[in-house]
Amino acid sequence: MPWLSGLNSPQTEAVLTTEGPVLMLAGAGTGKTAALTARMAHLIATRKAWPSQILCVTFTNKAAREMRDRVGGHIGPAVEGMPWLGTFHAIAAKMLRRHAELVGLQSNYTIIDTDDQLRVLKQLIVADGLDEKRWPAKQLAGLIDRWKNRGLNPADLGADENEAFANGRGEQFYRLYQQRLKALNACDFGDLLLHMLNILRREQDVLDDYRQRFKYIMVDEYQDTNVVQYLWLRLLTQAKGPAGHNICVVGDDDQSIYSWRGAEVANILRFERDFPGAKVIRLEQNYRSTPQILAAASQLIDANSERLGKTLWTDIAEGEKVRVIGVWDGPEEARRIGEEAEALIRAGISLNHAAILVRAQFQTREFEDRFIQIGLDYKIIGGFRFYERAEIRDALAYLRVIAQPSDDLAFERIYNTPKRGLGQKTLEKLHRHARAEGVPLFAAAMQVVDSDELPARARNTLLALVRDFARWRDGAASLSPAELARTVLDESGYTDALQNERSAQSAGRLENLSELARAMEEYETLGAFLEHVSLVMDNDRAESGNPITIMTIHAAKGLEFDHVFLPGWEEGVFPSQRALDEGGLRSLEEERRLAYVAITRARSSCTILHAANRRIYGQWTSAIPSRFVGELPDAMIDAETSMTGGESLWRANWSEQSDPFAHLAKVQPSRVTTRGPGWQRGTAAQFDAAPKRIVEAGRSAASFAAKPRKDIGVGQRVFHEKFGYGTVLGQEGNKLEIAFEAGSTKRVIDSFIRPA
DNA sequence: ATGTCCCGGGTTTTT
DNA sequence: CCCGGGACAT
Repeated sequence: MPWLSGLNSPQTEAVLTTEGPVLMLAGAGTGKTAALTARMAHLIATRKAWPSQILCVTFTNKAAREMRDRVGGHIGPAVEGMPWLGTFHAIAAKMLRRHAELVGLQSNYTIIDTDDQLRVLKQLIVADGLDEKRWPAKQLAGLIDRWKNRGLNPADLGADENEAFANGRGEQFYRLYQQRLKALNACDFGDLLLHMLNILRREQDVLDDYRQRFKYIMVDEYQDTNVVQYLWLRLLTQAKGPAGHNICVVGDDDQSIYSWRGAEVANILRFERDFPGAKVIRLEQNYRSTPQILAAASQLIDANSERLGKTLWTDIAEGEKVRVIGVWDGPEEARRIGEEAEALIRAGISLNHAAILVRAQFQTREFEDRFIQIGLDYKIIGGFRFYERAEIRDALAYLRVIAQPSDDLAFERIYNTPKRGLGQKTLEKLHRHARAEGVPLFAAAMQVVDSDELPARARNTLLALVRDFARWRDGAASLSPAELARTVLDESGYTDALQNERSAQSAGRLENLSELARAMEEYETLGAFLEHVSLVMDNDRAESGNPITIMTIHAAKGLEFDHVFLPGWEEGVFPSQRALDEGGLRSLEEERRLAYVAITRARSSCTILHAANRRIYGQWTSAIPSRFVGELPDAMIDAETSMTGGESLWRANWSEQSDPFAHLAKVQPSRVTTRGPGWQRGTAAQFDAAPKRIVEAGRSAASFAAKPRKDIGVGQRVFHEKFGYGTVLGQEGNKLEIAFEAGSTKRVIDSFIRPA
C-alpha cells in the first residue's frame, strides 16, 4: 500500500478507518491533506468504492484542485473519474442542473454573483417605493444570505427575522427576490445549497439516489461548515444499510475564522454527539514550524475557552524565538519590514518564501507605498479579484447575453456600455414592454425595435445592438469562445472606447481583457466557460520575479511561509475594534484564533510588530500593543523596540516623554508594572536614544546589483500602473525619477514601468 | 444623457 | 484620508 508510506501512525489510522464516522482533528501543519488524499486513494485502490462513489467536499477551488492532484499522484489517472470532488457550491450546482425543474428552474440556470444580487434587490426596494437609503439593498442582501446559510426559506422566517428589514417586511422581500430570480432563471450562491437542500428534504427518491451513490463522504475544513451544509451532510449520511454513516470530517476548531459568514464552530464541537460512535483521531505532530513558533502559538490559543484541545509537538530543530518589535508608527513599521526583507535578500533568501500577513486590507497600503519607494518587489493577494473587475464583468455580460438571451441582468449591464446613447428612458420602455408581454428584456428589445415606440435615434441604436447580438449568436456556433470574445469586444466598440479613454487605468484594463480571451482558449464551449467563471472566481496568473507576498491572515489560511511578518498587533487593529465593540467574548476568541492561524503559518521565523501611533482614516491615534502580544510565553519571544526613525513625530514627542511607552502606564498600569508581557520587556533598556539614520532609499540592498533598463531613458514618456503617465527625469540603476502627469514626482523602480 | 459635487462609509471572503 | 454612489446641473 504505497499510499501509506510517509504517514505517521494517527494519519495511517485515519486512512485505514474507513467505516463509520470519523473526526480527524488536525492541528495546523499536521498533514491533514496528506491523510485525506491517502484515504481517498486507499478507498479507490482497495476497491471499497469507485471514484464516482466518493463525495469529497472542500471550501475552495484551490483546495479541491490540490486534492485532485494529490490523489492523482497516488493512483494515477483514475481520479479523472472523481466527479464528486469539489467545493460545496460546485457540487450543489452540478446536482441542481439535474433537478432544476423541481425548484422551478431550467437546467441552464445562471448563477449570479453579489453584484447582480444587489442590483436585483435594489430594484425591488425602489419598485416598492421604499427609500433605499433607509433600507439599503446591502443590508437586505446580508440578511437573505444569512437566512440561506441557515437553511431558511421565506416561509421559515420567525417574527424576529421578519422584523429585521423595513419594519416587518423581511419575509416579503425575501419572497419577492426569490420570485424574481426564478423569473430570471437564476440563482445566487446561497440558493445553490438551499435549493438542493430543499430537494433533498422533499424528494425522497432523489435523496435515496444520492445516499446510495455516495458510499463514502469526506469533508475538509469541517469547522467552516454552516447550517445548510451541515443539514445536507446529515441528510446524505442517514443512510440505511451497511454503507451508512461513512463520513469522515477533517478540521481544526482552533482555525475557525469564518463565523461572520455563517460558519458554525459548533458543528465540529458536536460531531461526536451528532454521529454516535464516531472515532476521533488527533493529528498532533506538526511538520511545519520550529518549537518556538509552535509553543508561542499554542500558549496563545490556550487562552480560548471552548476548545476540543490538542497538543501539538514537533521534531523540527530549535530555531529562533518569535520576535516582537515595537515601533513608533505605521511608516516606521513598513520601513522596518522593508529592511528585514532586504536583509533576507542579502542572506540569499528568496522573498517568495516570505509573507506579510495583515488583519485588514487597509494595512497593505503602508507597505505598498514603502516598497514602491525602495523598489522592493511585492505582490498583494486579494482585493479585487480578476473576475470582479468592471471590464471583465462587462465582457462577461456580453457573453452571457449571447449564451442566454433571457439574462436581463447581463443585458442591463451592457446595453449602454460602451456609451451608445441609450438611457434611462429607453430602458424603462423596454422594462414596461417586457413586463406586459412576459418576455425577457432582450426579446422586448427585438419587438420594440419593430414598432414605433421609440424615437428614431434610440430605435436605430437599439436595432444595431439587437442585430449585433444576432450575428454574434450565429458566430458562437463556428467560432471558439476566445475568438468570439475578441470579436464581440471589437465589434461592440468596447475596445475602442477603452482605447480612447486614455486614463491611467485603461491600458491595464485592455490588458485584462486580452488575458480574459487567453483564459478562454481552454474552453470548448461558451457555456462551459461561463459555468467555470461563476463558480471558480479565481485566476492564478504566473508570477514573474520574486516578490514578497502581502495578504490578509484570512487569505493565508492553509498556506505556509519560511518567514512571516505580522504587523499591526495593536488593540483596535488586531483584535479589530469591531470585534471588541460588537461580538463580545465570542468574537474576541475568533480574533485569537486568527492570531493563532497567523503565527502557525511560519516555518522558521515569525516577527510580530506593533506601532505606538497609527493613522486611521487620516486621524493619528495612539495605540497600545495587542493583548495577544501579552499572551505569548516569555520564554519563546524576543522583544525589542526600535524607535529608529519616527523623525518629526518622534522628535516632537521625545522632549515631552522620555519613555516612548509612557502613555501605556496611564492606560494599563498593571501591564507596565507587573511581570512583563512580551511587548513591554524591551523598552527603555534597549532603547537607543539617538535615532539611527534611515537607510537611504537609493542604497537599499534590493537595488545594488540592478542594471538600468535599456528600453527606458531620460526624457521618455512612460506609464506606471499606479501613478499613470509621466516623464523620466533621471535614471540610476533600476531606479527612475519620474514627473507624473498627475502632478507628483516620485522615485520608482523600473520594473513597474513600461514605455508609454 | 452625461458630467460634477457632496456625502457617507470605510474587518475579515468564498462560492 | 480616500473611495464610490447618488443628487443635481448642463
